[in-house]
Amino acid sequence: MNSEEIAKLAEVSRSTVSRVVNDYDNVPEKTRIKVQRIIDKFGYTPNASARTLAGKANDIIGLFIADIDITESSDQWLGANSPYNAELIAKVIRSCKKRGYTVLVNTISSIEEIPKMETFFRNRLLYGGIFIGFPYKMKAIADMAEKDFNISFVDQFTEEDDLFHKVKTVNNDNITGGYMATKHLIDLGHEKIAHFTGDNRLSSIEREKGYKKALIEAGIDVDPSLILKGEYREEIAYKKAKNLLKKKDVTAIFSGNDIMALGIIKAANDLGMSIPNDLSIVGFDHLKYTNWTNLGLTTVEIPIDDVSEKGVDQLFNGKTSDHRLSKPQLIEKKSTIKNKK
Amino acid sequence: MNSEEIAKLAEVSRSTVSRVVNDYDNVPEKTRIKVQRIIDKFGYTPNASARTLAGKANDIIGLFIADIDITESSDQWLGANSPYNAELIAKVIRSCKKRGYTVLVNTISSIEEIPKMETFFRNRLLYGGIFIGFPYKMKAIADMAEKDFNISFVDQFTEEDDLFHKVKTVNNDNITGGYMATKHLIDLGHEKIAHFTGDNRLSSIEREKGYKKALIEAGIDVDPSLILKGEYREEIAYKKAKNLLKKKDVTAIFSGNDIMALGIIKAANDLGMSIPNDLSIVGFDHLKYTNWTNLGLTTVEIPIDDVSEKGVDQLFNGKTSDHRLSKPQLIEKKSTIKNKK
DNA sequence: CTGAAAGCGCTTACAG
DNA sequence: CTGAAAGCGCTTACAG
Repeated sequence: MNSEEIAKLAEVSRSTVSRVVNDYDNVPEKTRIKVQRIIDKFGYTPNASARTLAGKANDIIGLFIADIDITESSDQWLGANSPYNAELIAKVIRSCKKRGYTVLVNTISSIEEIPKMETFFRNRLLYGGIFIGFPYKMKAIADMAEKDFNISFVDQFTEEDDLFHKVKTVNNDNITGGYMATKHLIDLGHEKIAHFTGDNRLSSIEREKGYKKALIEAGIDVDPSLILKGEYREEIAYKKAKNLLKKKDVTAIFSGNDIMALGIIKAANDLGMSIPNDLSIVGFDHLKYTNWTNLGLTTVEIPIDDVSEKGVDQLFNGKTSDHRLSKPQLIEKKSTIKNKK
Repeated sequence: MNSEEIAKLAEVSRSTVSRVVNDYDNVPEKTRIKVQRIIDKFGYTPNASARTLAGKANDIIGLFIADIDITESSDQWLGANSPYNAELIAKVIRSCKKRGYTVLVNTISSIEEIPKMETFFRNRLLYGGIFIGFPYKMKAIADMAEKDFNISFVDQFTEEDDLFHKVKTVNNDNITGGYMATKHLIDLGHEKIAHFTGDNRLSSIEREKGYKKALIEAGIDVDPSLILKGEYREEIAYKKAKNLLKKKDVTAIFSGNDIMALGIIKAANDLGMSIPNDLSIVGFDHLKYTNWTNLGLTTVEIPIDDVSEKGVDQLFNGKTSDHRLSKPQLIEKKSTIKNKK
């Protein structure tokens, strides 16, 4: 069943069928109804490839997720396989589905793959795309951003970047998030607060900024030896935490994400320390799966639904530059306690 | 850059360019190299929509995942959001990527959506599709299966079904899985073994069959009051387990999936029982995320990588009927113990 | 308001 | 082995 057959049955031209399908307004109500009735009766759906070739975009949103080789994240939690990304994919799918769109998921595992993604946009295979998880200030991403494709960049550009005002962005307020986590510990009387950073992504850089901001505001000196690169990975955090806890007298740790927090907790337990009595710890992300641990990790929540919804939503916004901010929230559970020392 | 420009530069016709792109063998080596060189030089990629319209399929695999309204699964763990499906999506993406294909993820939340998926195949938007998580013997799925599309059905058809020999299937050996879980408990001396079933999916039906088989083989009567519908959901299992453990004197439980096992454990803990001393429990799935609980749940592993790889792989197999079986494996941890009663 | 026709960029019989 | 041409099924100026 194609537009020609519909046209014949409705006794109009294919042009008119096309106008009805695309909801153009230069079709009188009477004609529209007549044609629509035939379309419904035969369950006609226009051929997507033909539409695309003729100039329309598909009802498909591309989701582009950075994978291991780029971010140096853990082998275990890479790409679509990380719990954060798994939740994100699900949410993006839901947001798209609401609008009648489906999601094409692409994991990017080497820098060379990025420019290849251009054809998706150039050939209108995608209505738009969402990029997430790429290192900050990466050239290949900047090149992409300059191309005027319909793309939403998540946690990729800040106001300080030249390209910011040329692109669509969704940012978590990670500075505030890092600040909240650290402030919470300071309020509990902690002063020797270590911080495990993530990798080369903006989120990591900003969480660290928030950490420093809170310390400085409270008049506590920032001690570089208490800032450790955890790469957002559980095992790395585990090893470094073990080392740290043996040597330094920290009473609290702000971990850049929940996964590292699990590693840190394991290290503390191995050293005979109990959480929160011997060590207070705050995570970041509020992964749903951490609820399964019975420890009750205090953490800063990132509203993944909100990020996804904003990212999808802004693709439907006509403006070439559009900026949205998601607000983090401190989720107090049981892994932090008043400093007793 | 389109095929015409490439043709001009290579001093051949568009036909020849097309033949080179599609790797046809009626092109002399010399011509092939000449054309390929131009293609590489300008990074030419054929327009996907044009190819599709002209008769080729896209390099896209569709993943069709049953969502809540159909399976009556939990609101919390629905569709792409369930940990099992999240892992699956990631694995399918990886298997496809290896072959140069990307994945279009579709969550199906009502039966009416299923026949609509036909256009994806009819218009060759997809090279093939994988269906997973749908209820057993569902009419809409059977209709789909009869259409000769390139589809892999996971845990959807058994040899007893008429359509089995017309379709491509990947099945977990869930009967054996259920048998292994139950046999393990029997070997530990348990006799009063309850079973929490899933929902209306084949996996649930088969795991229950395996449970019964092990009991019968050991000469233990199957007690219907010890078989409870948990719907694969944590909360339902939690409630029913609480009820069950108050009334019945069971010493062990085989839970149809890991998520229900978490609910059952919570119920047992609420009643002051400790695992495994007061109650042995075996789950099913071996979800990676359950490693985060410190309880060490003994479970039956489903090799999600293997299922995904087989499903993707069989789409590239020319035969219209192709069948693969994935083998489950008992993962012994710390949630089971010898029966002391 | 509406239709005939060109065009999107490929693939593939067909003819040579 | 190779090219000219038809055709895939739409959309969209264009003309009326």
